Amino acid sequence: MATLTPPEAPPGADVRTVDIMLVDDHAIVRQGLRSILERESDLRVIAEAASRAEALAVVGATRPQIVLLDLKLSTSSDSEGLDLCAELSEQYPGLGILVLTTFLDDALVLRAVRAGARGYVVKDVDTSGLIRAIRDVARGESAFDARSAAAMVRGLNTPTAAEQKHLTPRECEVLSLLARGLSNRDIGGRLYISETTAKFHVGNILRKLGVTRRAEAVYEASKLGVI
Amino acid sequence: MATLTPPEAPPGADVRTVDIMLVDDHAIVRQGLRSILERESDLRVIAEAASRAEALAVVGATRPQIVLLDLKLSTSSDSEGLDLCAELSEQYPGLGILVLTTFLDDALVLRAVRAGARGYVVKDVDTSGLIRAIRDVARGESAFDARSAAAMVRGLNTPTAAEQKHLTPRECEVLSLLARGLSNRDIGGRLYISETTAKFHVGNILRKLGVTRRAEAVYEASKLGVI
DNA sequence: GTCGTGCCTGTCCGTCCGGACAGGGTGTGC
DNA sequence: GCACACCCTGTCCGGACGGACAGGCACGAC
Repeated sequence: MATLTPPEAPPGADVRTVDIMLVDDHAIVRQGLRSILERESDLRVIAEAASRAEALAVVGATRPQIVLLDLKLSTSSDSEGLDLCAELSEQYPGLGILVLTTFLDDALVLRAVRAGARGYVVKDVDTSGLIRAIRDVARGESAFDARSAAAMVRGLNTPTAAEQKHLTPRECEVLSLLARGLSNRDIGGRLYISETTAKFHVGNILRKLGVTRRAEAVYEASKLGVI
Repeated sequence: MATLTPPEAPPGADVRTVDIMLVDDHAIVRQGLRSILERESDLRVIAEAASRAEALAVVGATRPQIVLLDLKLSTSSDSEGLDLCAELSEQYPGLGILVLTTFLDDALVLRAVRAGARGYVVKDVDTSGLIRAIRDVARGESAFDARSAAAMVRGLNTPTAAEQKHLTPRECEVLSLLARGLSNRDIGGRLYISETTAKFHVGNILRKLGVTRRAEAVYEASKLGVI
């Protein structure tokens, strides 16, 4: 077992010490991570943040090398974590962002990488895996656990629901309105096209989705996540 | 700060020592919790489990006083955590189940309590709050952080979507079929009633939901969680 | 240019749907 | 008994819908 590091590393610490910031809205999770990471002599948790705004402020003040970011989701705002990821990587290009999250979603891994994340680790990882990932990212490399890497590959190769059904962009627009219960007339009005055209698109959508009634299409759309 | 306890408490330890089992599918979260809890001299993490099956087996072998249970959800199986909670509280009536989870859902707190949980703490709690909750549950009391308690009260007073809309049981049945895109004829066939009657119910549903088209009703139903 | 694709518009027709009638039956509670 | 809620059934009608015609326009690929 590694020896415990003191809460404050002495001045003149090893230049290879990695300064880490934790971003997670759950205090207990931050505590747990801090407790784990501080057992490693070369890792130092120098800051924490619980929200997007706090993270942006604190990262500027403390300048960590690594941000350990929980993408959480499933709470109120869908893409807060992704937004933060994008903002951080834009404002601090050298910053190593390592996503540590609960969710392993094929598309999410991709979106995180596109938002500037240099690593993606599911919380299901063990301590050594996490620490290895942190050191990798600190060295400028990327770090993905096996399942995240696989998910990324799948995400790249898995077409979206719309693509799977070969829906055209216009049809996607119509579907999203259709899925909200709008009538053909309403859809036409909303898209500045005639009711006939709306009907034309709806017909194509029904055919492509393999259903015959619009209510059924709404149900399919809700399953496909179009709503 | 409390002193660190050795990994194995010596025989003849304080009888008031609380033996804890951690149930969370994320190894890193378990590690973090263990690390936090073992700073307290009266708390001892004697077991961990990552799944429902493992938890049931391990709790029988190790007989902890407290199970710290992550209800997680949002993963594959919806009610695995709740099921486990119910099974544990039925098989081991004296066991103190403290739910420690990411989600604060009004209905979920209630369901957890009905499933036998003696406490509910959101992971957003700080260390002292969690430890206090564990000690409370170990003493046979219940433990809810302020927001969970409030959520429980709300959950008790918030009627379900169907109740809010004053839908009759039969209308709920019809709505669930309607929401799957079935036609009046299909609904009638499925419920062994005439198409006319299905239409009658659908009409009442539309009126009660305040919509005029069934596709709109499907959309509302998907928002209300009827699907 | 030709072809294919996406997008827009129209007509016709049969069906389904939604709304409004008008009943009958059951069970519960007062 | 009576009122009430819930459930079932039917008819009528106008409008919405779904399917199948038949066209037009713009754009990029070959």
